[in-house]
Amino acid sequence: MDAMTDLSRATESRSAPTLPGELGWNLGMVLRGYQSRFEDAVQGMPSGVRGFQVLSAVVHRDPPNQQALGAHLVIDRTVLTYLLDSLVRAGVVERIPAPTDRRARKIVATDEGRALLEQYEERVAAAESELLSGIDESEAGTLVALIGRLAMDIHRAQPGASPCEAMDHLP
Amino acid sequence: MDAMTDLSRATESRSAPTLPGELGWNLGMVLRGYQSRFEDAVQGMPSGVRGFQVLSAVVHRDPPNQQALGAHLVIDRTVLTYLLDSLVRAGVVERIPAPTDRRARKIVATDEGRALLEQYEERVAAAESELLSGIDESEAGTLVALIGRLAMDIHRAQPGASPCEAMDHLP
DNA sequence: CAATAATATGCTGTACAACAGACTATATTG
DNA sequence: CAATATAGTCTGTTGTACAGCATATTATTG
Repeated sequence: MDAMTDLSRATESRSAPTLPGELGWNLGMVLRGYQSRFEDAVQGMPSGVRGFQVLSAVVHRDPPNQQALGAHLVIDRTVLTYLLDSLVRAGVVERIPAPTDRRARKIVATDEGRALLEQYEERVAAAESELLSGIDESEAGTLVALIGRLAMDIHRAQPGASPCEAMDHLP
Repeated sequence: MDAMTDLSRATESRSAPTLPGELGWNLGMVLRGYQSRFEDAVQGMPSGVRGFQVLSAVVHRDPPNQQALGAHLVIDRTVLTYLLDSLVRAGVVERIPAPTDRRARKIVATDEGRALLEQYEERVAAAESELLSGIDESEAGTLVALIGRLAMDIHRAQPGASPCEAMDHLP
């Protein structure tokens, strides 16, 4: 199993002294790389990256209302309103009254929306694997798995998931 | 070496089917978790997270001018201008004329700035390790190393995003 | 059942950050 | 010296997050 070799190499290269804040720099770099590839991949999708994410969540997670949808993607409700407006205009989703609660709207994908999603999912998957193409395949698998685990851990630890309550001004 | 066990477990848990775009969701979750902890950690630092990053880069990387500094942190020059204004007002850095090029300004930390940075670096380091506290220590090490590798790879592959070849000698 | 609170969504206004473009001062090059 | 490039600053525009209020519906309570 040469995975161990990869791990050893990875752990080794970590032996270089790490600055506080360097993890953030690396995360930012990775996220920027991801976003730029993602943006290219969803070129033409209504509302771009956000549109894809919303459509994907609607199709694959079937949230009961807008609030649940927004909470999952950490999108503010007022932002989700005009995001959905745009997707409805594009004909990929519909707002229908929620069956159990007439205050709420259930978001369902149209057939067009499903077809569009399938089409773009291939491109997004390609973009994701291209992002990881610079490191070994087994390392990439490990990385993706560990990021997933950490994300789950953070997700579990965040009760309200309201991430921007600390917008402080300078003195 | 039980590191191999960790890797196996990680790779295993990946066997669950992954949606296109899920990597992005996970990355977003991790980055949000990081940022919220980071923001708490730099509470009181002038200009918050950005201020810390700028001060850290000034002290540890000694960029020759504002352009190099901004390129490293991927901060727009116009944004860096008022960010530095704020840091200068706070007395943590100074703008001095660059010795080799009188068009440019060299940013140097004051003694106060260095002291402040040291103080906050402890808090940031604690925040970073707290972020990773939910997963095994060896896994965290692997994750940090792999993110670093991937970040380096993306950094190398990006021609326009950070044109700081003048100072490309990082670990 | 009436009254009140809570919830889901929509709408409006504000604040801040990103970005493009103009401008000044200096460098470099032919 | 003239022409062009670069470093930094300043200004104006745009996009987006968020708070606050409004409306419709549901839940709760007396």
